[in-house]
Amino acid sequence: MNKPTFYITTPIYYPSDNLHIGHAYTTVAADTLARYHRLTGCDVWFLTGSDEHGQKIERKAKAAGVSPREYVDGIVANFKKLWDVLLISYNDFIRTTDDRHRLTVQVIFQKLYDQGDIYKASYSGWYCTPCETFWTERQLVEGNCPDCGRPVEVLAEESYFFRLSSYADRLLKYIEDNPSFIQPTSRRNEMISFIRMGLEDLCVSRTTFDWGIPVPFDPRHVIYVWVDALTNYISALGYGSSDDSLYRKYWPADIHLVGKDIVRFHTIIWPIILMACDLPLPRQVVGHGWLLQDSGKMSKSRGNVVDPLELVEKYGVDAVRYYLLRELPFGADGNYSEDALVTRINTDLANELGNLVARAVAMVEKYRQGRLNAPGGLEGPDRELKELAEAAPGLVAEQMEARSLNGALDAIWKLVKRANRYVDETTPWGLAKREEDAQRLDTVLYNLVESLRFTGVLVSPFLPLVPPRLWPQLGLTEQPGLTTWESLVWGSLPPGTQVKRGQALFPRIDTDKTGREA
RNA sequence: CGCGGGGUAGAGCAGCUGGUAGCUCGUCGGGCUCAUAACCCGAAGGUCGCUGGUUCAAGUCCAGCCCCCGCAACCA
Repeated sequence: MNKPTFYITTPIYYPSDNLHIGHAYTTVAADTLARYHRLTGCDVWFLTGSDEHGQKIERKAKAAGVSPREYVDGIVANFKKLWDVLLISYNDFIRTTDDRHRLTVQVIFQKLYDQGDIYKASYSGWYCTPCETFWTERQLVEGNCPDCGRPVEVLAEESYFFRLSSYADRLLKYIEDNPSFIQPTSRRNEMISFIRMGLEDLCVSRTTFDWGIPVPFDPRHVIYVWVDALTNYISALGYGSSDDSLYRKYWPADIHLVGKDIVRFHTIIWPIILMACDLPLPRQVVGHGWLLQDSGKMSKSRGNVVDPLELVEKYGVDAVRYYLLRELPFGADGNYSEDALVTRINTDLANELGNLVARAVAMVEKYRQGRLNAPGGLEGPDRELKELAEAAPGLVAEQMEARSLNGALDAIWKLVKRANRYVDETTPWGLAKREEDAQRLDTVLYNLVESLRFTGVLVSPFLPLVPPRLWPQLGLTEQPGLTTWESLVWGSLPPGTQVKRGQALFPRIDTDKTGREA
């Protein structure tokens, strides 16, 4: 039995500081896609990691009085802690300081050099001597160094260049021939226009600092961080090493999920590196939007950074995951506010889903001692509920295929809302009063719980803590066969199933108490 | 004239090929009582950025203008 493979990656994050809610979004989204594909039968490989080289790290470490390695070790530990807290189900964590990574990067750099795609030339740019940094013209602030404000001078140094220019036409054709390669379309258009303006060869080595991977044939130079970083997607699979079985199994990646700010690196530099190495290109690069606050990007300097760890502590993992996934529409920016988060949790999770479970289970206990009896014939509302439930997996699949996680949640919540309405339409409490309606009551309760079973399965990639808390209430803990994607066939729930009330799935957040103490 | 996206009820958003302007939250009113003061139903609330044009008919097409936001590489 060969399952189809599915390889998904997040960017490797830069450990100059701890992560914020935006990084959490990317990783939670990738995790949800990974979990969804596992659920639907794929052999998934999910990679995340850290991009640890570069001048900024070297400086931060110096300022902290520790070695770069010591500095990043501390922050990377925080990364992993955050991923644990958010229940990120990654298969591997690559660090660009890993030996396995350095090996692959050097193999590739050497190969590109040997075949003439990397050549030595002179790089000239605006250089700030005190800061030991080159700047582009755009980066300069009134002609001065953007860091220290002092004047810059034109300086030339010997560097290695990568022949991006000679692959521009091939890349453009590839992008044009493969409309789904870059998503969303707006990003794709940006990249097409960027390439059409002409690609210049890229300077891929640095001599102004040491914290990086040495150029194998000229160790005075370190390899440009983006060439270093992008290679993680295959170094983690063992490409170029003595054991490249993972590479052979999973490459090319199905999705590189990235923020919109780094789409360019992933859709121009990376594909060209791969083309030059004669390797297959990733199937898709998805550039998601940002969570904006006060219509601006979150950043340290604006003082509006939101710490995801604090949020999780305050509201719970599933609540934070839900909010992130629901609030960012595919391909566009979303707005972050803690008020909106609380509202979202209270209405969608507590009122609609959590309360639905509570009322359904409570009625089965109250009217049938917790036992579900076989349903009878279906009436109008029954059919509507059933049809909606049966359609839901397909709708979710469609949205996931389009990488629209919020769309998928929307589809699931249509079912949740329908089930709540179903209760009001069928009034089980009324049926319970009349002996002649006993069969009807059985039918209604059965359908209700069956719709919850569907909901629980569908929601599991998004909210990993729901299944372990929902299945015991629905009496499905010992029935793993009834909580799989394949089990989503209406009527699979066996009569005689015992439900049992448990704790509220999502307790309401008291807005008075939560208030504004922060 | 660099390329692209957007300006729609208090807030956040849908509105593809033109024909009574929708959704979520919030507000107001009603219903129900199984439930986490939850659920269900209904109502109020919009000159659809501005100005012209095409059309029997335009958020929806065309032109011009105003505002906001991305991209414009070698910091990551």
